[in-house]
Parts: sequence; C-alpha cells; structure tokens
Amino acid sequence: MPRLKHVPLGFDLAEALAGVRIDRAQPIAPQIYRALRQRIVDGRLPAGTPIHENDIAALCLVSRTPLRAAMQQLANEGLVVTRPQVGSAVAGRDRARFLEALFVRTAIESQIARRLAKTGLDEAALAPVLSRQEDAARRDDYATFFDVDEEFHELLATMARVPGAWHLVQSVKAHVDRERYMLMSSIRGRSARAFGDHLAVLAAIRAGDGDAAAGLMTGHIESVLDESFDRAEGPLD
Amino acid sequence: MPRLKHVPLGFDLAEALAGVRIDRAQPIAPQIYRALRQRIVDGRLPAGTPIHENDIAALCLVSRTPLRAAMQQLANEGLVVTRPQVGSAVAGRDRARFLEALFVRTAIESQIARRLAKTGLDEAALAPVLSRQEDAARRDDYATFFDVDEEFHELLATMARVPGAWHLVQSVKAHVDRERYMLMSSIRGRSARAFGDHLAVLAAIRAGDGDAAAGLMTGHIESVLDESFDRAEGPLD
DNA sequence: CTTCGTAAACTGGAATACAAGTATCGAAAT
DNA sequence: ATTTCGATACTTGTATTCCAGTTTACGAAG
Repeated sequence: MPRLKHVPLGFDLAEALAGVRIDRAQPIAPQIYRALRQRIVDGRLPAGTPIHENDIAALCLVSRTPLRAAMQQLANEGLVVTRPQVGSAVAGRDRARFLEALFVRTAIESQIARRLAKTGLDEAALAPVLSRQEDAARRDDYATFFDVDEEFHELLATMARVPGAWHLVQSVKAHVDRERYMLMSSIRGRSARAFGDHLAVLAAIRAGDGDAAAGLMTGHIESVLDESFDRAEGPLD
Repeated sequence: MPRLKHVPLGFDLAEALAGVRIDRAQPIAPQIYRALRQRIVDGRLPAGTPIHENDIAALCLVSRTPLRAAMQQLANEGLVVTRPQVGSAVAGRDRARFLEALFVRTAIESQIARRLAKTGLDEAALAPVLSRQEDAARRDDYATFFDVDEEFHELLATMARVPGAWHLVQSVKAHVDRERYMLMSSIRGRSARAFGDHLAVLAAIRAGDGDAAAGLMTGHIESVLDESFDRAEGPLD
C-alpha cells in the first residue's frame, strides 16, 4: 500500500480530528476548511501529515466533495501540498513562504495605518476591543490575546474601508500564525508587549503621523521574528 | 422557470464561450478557471450574466465537477456572486471593490519597489522585458503592452523574492483589469505614458531612493483612476 | 383586480461511482 | 546479490446521480 509514510511516529489522525462537529444545516465545505486550517495552524496536524481524502472524509463523516473544496482552498493558500494522482500532505514549514507572508502583512497593514492616520479612527468601535486586549495582557493570557489581536487588526482594516484587504491578509496569515503558535508558550510578557505596540500605533495614527504609524505597525508585525525562527526549523518534505 | 433573467438583451452565451478548447490531458478545472476569468475581465461575459452551471458545463463539454471548482475560486475572488440555491452571475462592477483592489496593489507593489531600492535590480533579466515594452509603446499597441506590463510587474516581484505576493496581487488584479479593458481603446498614447512610468520607477530604484520608487509605483498603478471611472459606472445587481 | 397560497421546476450542494496515473513491492534475470 | 521490469493497489481527478431549498408562476378566493 503506497500510503505516504513519514507519519510522525505513533501519531493518531483520529485523535487530531476528534473535535470536528459539523452542522448539517449549514454549508459543509467552509466548516471543514476552518477545522483543518485551525488544526494545521495550531500544530495538531503537524507538517508532513498525509491527508488522504477518503480517510479525512470518513473521520469527519462527510463526503469527499465538500472536503475537496476545502482542500483546494487550503492548497491555494499553500497550507497543503497535493501532487496529482499521488497524495496530499500538510505543507512543511517553509521559511521563504513565512517571510513572504510577513512581507504581505506588513505591506498591507502598514498602508492601512497610513490611511487611518489621514482619515482618523472610530474610537467608539475601538474602545471595547482595546479593553479586552488590556485585560488579556494584564493576565498575560496569550491564548485569548491571540484572538483579540485578530479582532484588532481586522477592525483597523474595516475602519480603513478595505475589509477585502483583510480577507487577503487572512489567506497568508496562517503561515505566520503557525510560527506564533510555536512560540506562544515559551515567551513571557509577550501579550503586554504586543498591547504596547498596538497603543503606540494608535498614538501615531491619532497624531496624524502616517510614516510613524506605518513603521510601528511593520515593527509590530515583524516582532515575531525576534523570537528566533530558526529554533523551530522543522524538517521539510 | 425561475432562471435568472436580465440577460443583456439578445446576448448569446454560446458565442461568448466559443473559443474554449479543453486539453483533456491536463487538469480541467484550472483551464475552465482561466477561460472564464479572461472572459469576465475582457467583457465577453458582461456583469450580470447568469452563470448556469449546467449550461456552461454543457457548452464547454465538461462535467459540473471541475466547473464548480473553477466557480468557487472565481467566487472567492469576487468575480462571480453566487446565492445558494438560487444561482450565480458575473459580479457587477463595484467601485468599492475596485478601489480595494487598487489599495492592495499599491500597498504590495510599492513595498516591492522599496525593497528593490535596497537590494538592487537584475538588469539582465529586466532588459528583454523592457525592450518589448518599448516596442509596444512605440507602436502604441496597448493590447500587447497590457501583457508585457503583466510580465514587468511579475518580474519585479520575483526579483524582490516574493513571488507569492504577486500571486496574491493577481487574485485582486482582475477587478482592476476589468476597468483597464474598458478604457483601453479610448485613450491614445497610454502605452507610452505607462512605459515612462516604468522607467521612472526603475530610475528611482537604481538611485536607491525607496520612498520615491514607492511613490512613483503608487502613482503608476493609480493612473487608471485618471481616466474617469465614473464614465463606465455600470448597473449594479 | 388584487392578493395570497400552493405547487412545480429549476437551482446549487452533497454523495456515490468510475477512470487514469503513479509509487511501491516483489520477482526474475543477469 | 543487485538491478530492472512488471503487476498491484492506492491515490487524486472527473463524471454521474441524487437530494433539498428557494423562487417563481399560476390559480383561486376575496
């Protein structure tokens, strides 16, 4: 049986896909997509894990059709690699792709910061998100800060009237988030630092200094580089 | 029969899809995707054209399965809108989406210019593309200049070591290209002007002036705005 | 004549069945 | 013993079939 080997030791696929609950009343493909994406990002599906459409479909109790739709989107984002008539697998962590994702994020989000410096902020919409961030930062709870951070950046894109740009950022963000998840547990005080970054960016925006806001945003996004990427350099396919 | 009406008068779908030739020896879905995308961009499939999967599949002599894969990608890029259980149609021209696409292009490509100002250019790879541009510009042949322009921008992304970023730009570029196709025939000397823009950007890059290069690139990309978008403001769905 | 209800038919979504291609494993020959 | 050739089995890709939801059209009633 020419199944792709290199399954990371006694790794149980069923366990990794345990918590997949499908709401049959809603479109299935996006649900499968989100479930797989989340599991790839947080490491429950490590790089190199073979993705056999039949197996996954059976484990998730869905047919191959919606699964394939999800797989195609995943492949389009570079999260899985699929060789026709051979098989698919979770894409290996690739430094070049990671740096590209970082490039795209900084390019788009720094431009968003620049624009907001001209157009101004919607402080009313910002306040609740900031308060949640402050709370998470105070408790140094990076797991929830992770989610609130997402909210924050999305809100900025919405305020800049480019929600579609945020959609695009999300499609590459997975590669950044994979690294962030690796680093999450090891760093202390990381939430507080990120929160500080946010406040600095906002201050520059309020001051109307577009260049400064863009630079601070770039630095904030690239701060993930500070915590040694190389340490986690895993094996590539 | 609850088929989506509003077919643009006596518009023949079969004629618009006349030149679709499928190479059965290669994956079908990408071929269908490219064919439809091109026809939407160049106007052969006008905004609002209903896309009935059965009809299209029959006209292209393929099954619905690969067609649906193409449609999903098209929908993801916003080129077609699909209401579940109702039907799909070519997306209407949307000024907001167009401006967003422009925003993303300028954000990424100006950043590419900035980076190249630091890292330098690969003049050897650049030369042939430039010569083709000059030739097209001299003949004021905007149709072929259109293609060479594509090459140029892609080459810049490759030289900046972010080919994936270009892939992302392409996914939004369709919305910009739709406008460009509208304006193509009406403007004279447009190729020469665009070529001049390119030379200016390259000069700034060679001079190592990142800010200037970024600004020139932004101006070049946004030059499509000069030729009155509003003139072609079509009906929205 | 207008409005509401019902039914039919078309649509997209999912599941199943079929075809083509490749890598692996084994056997045979050198 | 090693290398090469062939068969087998598993994979993705494509086609076909089936199902459920929604909309529109038609008819009846007020």
